[in-house]
Amino acid sequence: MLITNCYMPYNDYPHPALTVDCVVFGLDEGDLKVMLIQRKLSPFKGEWALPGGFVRISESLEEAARRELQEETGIEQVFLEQLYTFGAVDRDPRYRVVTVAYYALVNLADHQIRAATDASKAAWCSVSNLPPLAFDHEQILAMALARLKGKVRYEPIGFELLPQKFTLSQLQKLYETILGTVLDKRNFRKKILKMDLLIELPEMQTDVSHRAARLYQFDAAKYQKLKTQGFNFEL
Amino acid sequence: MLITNCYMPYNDYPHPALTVDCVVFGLDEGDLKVMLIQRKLSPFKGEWALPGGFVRISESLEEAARRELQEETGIEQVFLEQLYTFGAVDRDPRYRVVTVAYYALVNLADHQIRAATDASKAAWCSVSNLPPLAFDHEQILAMALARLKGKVRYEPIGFELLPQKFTLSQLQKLYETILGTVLDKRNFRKKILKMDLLIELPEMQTDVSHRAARLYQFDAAKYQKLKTQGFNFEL
DNA sequence: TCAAAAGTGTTGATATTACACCCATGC
DNA sequence: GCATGGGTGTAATATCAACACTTTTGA
Repeated sequence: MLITNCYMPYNDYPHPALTVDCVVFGLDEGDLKVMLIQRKLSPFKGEWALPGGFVRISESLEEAARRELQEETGIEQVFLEQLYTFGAVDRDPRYRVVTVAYYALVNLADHQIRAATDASKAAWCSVSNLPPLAFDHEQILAMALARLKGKVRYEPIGFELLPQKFTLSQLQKLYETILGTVLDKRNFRKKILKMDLLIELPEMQTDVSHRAARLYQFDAAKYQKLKTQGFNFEL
Repeated sequence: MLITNCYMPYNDYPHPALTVDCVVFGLDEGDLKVMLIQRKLSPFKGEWALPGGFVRISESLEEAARRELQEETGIEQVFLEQLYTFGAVDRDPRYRVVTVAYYALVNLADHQIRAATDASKAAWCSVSNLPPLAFDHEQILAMALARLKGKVRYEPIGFELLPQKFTLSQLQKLYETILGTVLDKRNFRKKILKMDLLIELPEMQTDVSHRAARLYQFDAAKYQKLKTQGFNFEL
């Protein structure tokens, strides 16, 4: 491994480069997808990787993550949370690079992605059928999946993957997809409605070839208020 | 803020320096403590801070955290887990520094700390009575506390804070201290013993001026095995 | 009229809470 | 003998899991 020397006046040691990488999840019916880009540059040229890039000197880590996401995939204004920082010495074959990984949840319907300027191609890819990924991105993705599975049960983040108005069946399917289980319809509805965090809309599904379902929307304001009073979301 | 320029051959932008910081928790009877060092150098010279320092080019992040902990406080071989990476642009008054924070759990009885070579002073400090801290270390500590509170309930990490052999009352007090609640003795014992993760030792407490309590020890191997079968620790 | 998904309650099993007294030991 | 913490069970309540049929709609 090549060690690139970079001495800073305040530190006698050369120090690592710093990047951010994003694991962007989207839900397409019963299929959990992740956004990948095909690398235009060496190393791993032509291979699939997570969107990401170098952290600039005067932007925060989250700003860097949002900027890269915007530049490489056109995605903006999404739920974004820090996942973990990966710092194995040889994770980049060129030189020492530490990466701060984020994960994002987007509503697929609202986010048509574009193959953006400086990445050759961006695409949604089913997590159950992934190509080999560059660097340690498979490890990052695995951790993001584990985090999503764990967190979706005790924080109402799943709603970020749905359109603003959704049916209870869509919500149930979301949990079934992410958790990899089958849930009982009656018990699921009882539990989720008892929390009293869903606003029942005076609207029904349209354009379906069967009985139209009631639409609901998540009451984020109410959740914030209840949380301060010690309430815990739990599926 | 001074922006220190450091151009690397592979990146047109100057990039941040990288440090690690450690929040080390210890339990002293009913008092949760954290390890602080008094800074020998500017900035914040003389003020209290978390142990930490620069990441070297050929050590991983966790290696850096363990090395700094050893150098500054003499602590070795402890439970250590990554907490969060803090990257606000102005978190260091000198120049851009991103820090990867870790938290550690140690058994106070076994870890007599020393004021080590390159930090002027190291001390255990009660989390309920903290001095002002350097940099954004109060924020880091607050997040570590929140993580500890959250995690102790669904992972058996609390045992890291106790000696290998402990009484059920010690364990109960640990949870009461960390969670800030009072627990019912009979219900607590029922629940923890039902998990069948404690080995009842043929030994009792000694040197107490009342009835001696049974000693137990956590069965880590059994926990690992059960975990693979889908078991979840939950207090 | 058929297919497809929406919507709806009850019951038995399990888990959780609340609660008080006797026991062993050292001083 | 008294102060200190160790150790134990039961009953009421709340939560969870299992389970099947009727309704609505469009094709």
